[in-house]
Amino acid sequence: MARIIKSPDVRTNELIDCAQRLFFERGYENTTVNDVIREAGLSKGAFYHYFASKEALLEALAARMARLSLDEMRPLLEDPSLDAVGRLNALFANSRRMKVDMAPQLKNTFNALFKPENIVLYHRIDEALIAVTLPFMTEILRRGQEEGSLDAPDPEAMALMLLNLRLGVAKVMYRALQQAEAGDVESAAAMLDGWMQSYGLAVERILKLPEGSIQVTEPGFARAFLAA
Amino acid sequence: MARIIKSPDVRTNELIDCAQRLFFERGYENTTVNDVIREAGLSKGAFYHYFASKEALLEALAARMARLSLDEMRPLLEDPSLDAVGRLNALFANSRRMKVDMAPQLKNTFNALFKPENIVLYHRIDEALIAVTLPFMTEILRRGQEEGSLDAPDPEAMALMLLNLRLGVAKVMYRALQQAEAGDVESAAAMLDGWMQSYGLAVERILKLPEGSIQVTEPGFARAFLAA
DNA sequence: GATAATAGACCGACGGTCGGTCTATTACTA
DNA sequence: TAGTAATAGACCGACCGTCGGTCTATTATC
Repeated sequence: MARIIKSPDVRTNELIDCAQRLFFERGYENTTVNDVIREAGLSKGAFYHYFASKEALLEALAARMARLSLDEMRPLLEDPSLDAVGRLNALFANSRRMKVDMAPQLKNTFNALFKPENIVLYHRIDEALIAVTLPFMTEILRRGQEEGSLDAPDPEAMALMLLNLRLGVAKVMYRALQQAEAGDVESAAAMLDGWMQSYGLAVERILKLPEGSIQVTEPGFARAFLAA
Repeated sequence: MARIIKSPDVRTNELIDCAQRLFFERGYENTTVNDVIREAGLSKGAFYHYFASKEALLEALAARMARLSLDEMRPLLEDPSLDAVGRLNALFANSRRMKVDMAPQLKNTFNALFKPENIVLYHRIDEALIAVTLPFMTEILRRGQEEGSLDAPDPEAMALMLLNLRLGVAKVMYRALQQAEAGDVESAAAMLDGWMQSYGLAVERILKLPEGSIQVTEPGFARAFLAA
């Protein structure tokens, strides 16, 4: 094969790009290192020059996704005009906006991430995401507790619990997607809406907020997402 | 090798036994089919006569664990003298009792289950456990809602959220175990106790129960578990 | 005699290794 | 300063060991 030399930075990112596409398309287990290097156009040796193992590539992908997601939400968290509840709502609104804007890719992602054979992929990404998100969520709750706008005696524990709940939402979203793909968009949307309302309710209750102060969903969101 | 014949039932269970021991000791990925059959004393052909794949063996292990756990809690759920909150507390008490009684094995299990390389093992078992537990939990909440002893507008959603929270407890329990193993039993116990109290608080709040009505932990439990 | 159970040689795919090549940059020399 | 030697490290691809899984032959059971 022709010898092509690129800067390590470019190569690394190209490899992660390929990994992202292939892992999400076929699943982590069903993607071989040979697939990746064929796609990225470099040799086995070169690949192992950059990554110690196939797992290390996955790790790097998870880390990059976590970093991007952090960049996405950092502004919200630094905005001084918001109180804790406002920040939480901003987070939800942001994730909602992203879900509708990027529905096609995101649907793809969810579909890939929750395939039974893709647990490893999912778990690594989730882990990285939680590691990056937890400190921020904790800080929000801590300040909220300080302000008195919510009640979280142990902010870190509560934050981790909120993040663990999010997993449930993702699972249900996947189920709704499957159902919608099977043609039953309306009832899938109804289920998803109902579930997200319950999620919002749970968040409010955990933080002892008045009902209605947290907006995880908005009218028509589920349908818009599923129909996109 | 000598030809040994056993009833399919015995063989199947022996294989699952071996799988359980080996998967938990070395992890799922690090256990080969050859390891299992060497340990169980049969041939490759015999193994694949009983299980279609290595994954199928894992599935069977998860199913067996779920079945056992179900048997464990069924009596509680059929006891007519308990109301919904009583049932929840009985569940917690039961899991607490089991944790202390079987601390050595359970510690082993947790340690194995949460090793990073064991995600697949963990996930399969968790999935099977949730599948088996969710209907029961849902039924408890539904009845509680009916009795008016708790507030769960969408019992299934709430039940799933409670089960997802449990995951967080397991993770923290693992962290505490690691810390305790490193010698720092006291502070590990303190952390675990604090966390379980937060967990109980979250459960109470989600179900709109008065504070103190849910007992997930009891004084000295964390230390007893970690020191056992 | 048919079927279920067992043995174990064998296969192909896969992750990973290894010896070595090629090139761009740096250090040295005249 | 031009020319050259030395070094680093990006890159190649044949090769290896392992592992999940298959296949055929053989043995027990009904």
